[in-house]
Amino acid sequence: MNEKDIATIFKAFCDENRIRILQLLLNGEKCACRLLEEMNITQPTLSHHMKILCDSGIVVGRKEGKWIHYSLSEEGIECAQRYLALLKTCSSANEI
Amino acid sequence: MNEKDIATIFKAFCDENRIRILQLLLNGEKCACRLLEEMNITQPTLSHHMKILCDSGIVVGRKEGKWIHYSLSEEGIECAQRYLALLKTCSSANEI
DNA sequence: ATGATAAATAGATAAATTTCAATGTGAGGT
DNA sequence: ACCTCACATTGAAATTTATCTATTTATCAT
Repeated sequence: MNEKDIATIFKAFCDENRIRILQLLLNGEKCACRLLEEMNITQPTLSHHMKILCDSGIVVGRKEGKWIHYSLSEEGIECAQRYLALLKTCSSANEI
Repeated sequence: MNEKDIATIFKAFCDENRIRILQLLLNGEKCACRLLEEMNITQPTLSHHMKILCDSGIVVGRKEGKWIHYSLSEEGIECAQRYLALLKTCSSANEI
């Protein structure tokens, strides 16, 4: 994984509105229209953020008829966790 | 911790150049001038990125005479890890 | 005191991101 | 076929971020 890929993953977490969206997904799958109700943004803006969240791998969408149900991706989160774990082992190794 | 604080932490990881800097710090403490040698950016640009990295808590600087020695902060990384751990427990709980 | 070096700050510009209004697409329902 | 609803895409404006040059601050050595 190169620098760009890592940055893409973590773009999920570096915007207030996206953190808010993740917060809303903590309680489980939600469709875009439900998310929209609880956020103070327009539908295209939500769509933009959902794209970034899905591109990062942290969120996945499941299409069902007209709706798309979004949820947190365990796999995507684990990928981010692996990077932090690498950083941490090195940081602690260096402190000795 | 509110949405803004979380976003501030993860800003450390959402830029290619900053990931590059973190990569360079994997091998231990380095002063800014050493980092500058290994990156293709100007000194003020590096200074800008170091500020963001320190504000996020992921990196700490230790002043010694004219130099500032930067290193990964175990505490800062753990803070980011705690957030990902929260996301993960929820994502796995929802998959059942 | 002077000069040199490390890093921060100021100010300007370029590039990327966020946001919205308008429009397009696709899936159901009548 | 037509309409409606859920969402994506387009294109433009506003905001933020990244980057540079020039300058300032701070520290050390002579």
